[in-house]
Amino acid sequence: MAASSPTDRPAGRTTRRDLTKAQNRDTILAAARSVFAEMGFAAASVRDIIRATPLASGTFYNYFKSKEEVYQALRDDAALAIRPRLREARRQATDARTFLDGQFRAFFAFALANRALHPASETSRFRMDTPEVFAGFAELREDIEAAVAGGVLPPVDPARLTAALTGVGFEVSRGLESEADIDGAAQFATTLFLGGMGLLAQTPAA
Amino acid sequence: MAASSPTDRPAGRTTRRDLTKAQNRDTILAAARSVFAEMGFAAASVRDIIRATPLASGTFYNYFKSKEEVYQALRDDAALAIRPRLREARRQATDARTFLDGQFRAFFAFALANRALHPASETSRFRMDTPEVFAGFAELREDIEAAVAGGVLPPVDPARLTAALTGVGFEVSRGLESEADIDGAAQFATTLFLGGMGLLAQTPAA
DNA sequence: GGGGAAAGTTGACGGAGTGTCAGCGTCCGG
DNA sequence: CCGGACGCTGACACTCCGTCAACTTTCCCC
Repeated sequence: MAASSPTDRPAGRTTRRDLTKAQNRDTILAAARSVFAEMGFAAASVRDIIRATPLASGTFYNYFKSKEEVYQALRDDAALAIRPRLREARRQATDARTFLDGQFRAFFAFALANRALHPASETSRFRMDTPEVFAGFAELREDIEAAVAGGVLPPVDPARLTAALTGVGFEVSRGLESEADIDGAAQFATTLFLGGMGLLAQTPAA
Repeated sequence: MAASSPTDRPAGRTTRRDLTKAQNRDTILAAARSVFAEMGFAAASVRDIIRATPLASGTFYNYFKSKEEVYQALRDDAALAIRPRLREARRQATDARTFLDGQFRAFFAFALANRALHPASETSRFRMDTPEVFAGFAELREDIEAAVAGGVLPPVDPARLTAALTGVGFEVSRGLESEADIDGAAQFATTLFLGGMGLLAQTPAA
């Protein structure tokens, strides 16, 4: 499971095979990224991907079961890249405003940079069904619970707050056009939740 | 373009052909609905749909270009059903609380009833790329602008508010399990936005 | 080094889905 | 009642899928 040295060979040697294996995988991923960007995920076929590669069709299946799996791998890379950044921002927050602002700012910057993965409004919205992405949500929720316990955030239902935060995050991020928009968007979202959580805290669930 | 009486016959007569045409279309839509629910949208093929039908494969293409188009038709029906309800709720609102509560309540009830269209977290999130759905968003935004102008809602960027509302709506609706959850969810979302908009109104964009 | 075994790659193959279209039966309208 | 239009049918040519036997490369131990 852990990405330890390839093949966990007793003597830990990195053989030539391990090397080409990693190379092939990267080759396929790179080809898939550009093919998806070029013609969209739905229209792309496994054949299109390997055709953009010196490899044979059979080889593809040594690395991935389907184009869906390639897409997941690509996006898990993305999730893996953003998660530590988000988590770090949460760790550093000492009050609700910095907590929210840090989250939205980091997420919006990331979403803007990774627009390429979502060609032409293809599936339109970020799909959220891979373990890596789920884990990110679970992490967020844990940190929210901790923040509520520590007084950083007012007492609010963590499950619903997680849902609301991700909903606003994804949806508002779709309107981003350039770096210049991040500030306003983050401010908007942060203020929305600051005020909203304030009122929620005052309003015991009827 | 307008869905006028079928075939726009001069004398407007409804012929037997018009009848079977409508019947066939409905047959296909019904079959598609159950096939999608059964095996998921991604796994379903056009052949699976017509096999669940007494029709021949070629006939399918007289009515739809692809399974995507069938899906869109199914969902546009849904959007068409919910839009008037949402709009009516907005029309009747005289203050921010009733505006928000009406929207969320109607949407959550609808989402719960239509879970069937979204089998097993398939595409996971509602896709929002059909004209019918877009029109619903545009409508919401217009009504928000009107509500702000009329003092029903405090002055808030309508584009971002629309995005935030839909984001929270969709995302929170995913956690709904039964009718009993609607109340709490609507209350949560309403309070969140009431407080959030209040603070946004006090905080001029820096 | 040399040689046998294991790993990995290749491309052709059977199976399935796709969209099309010539042929045919049915229905419309005069 | 008849001619023509309409639309249904299912076979066809094509593409893609995932597999697998044969082959090539690499490994590792003697």
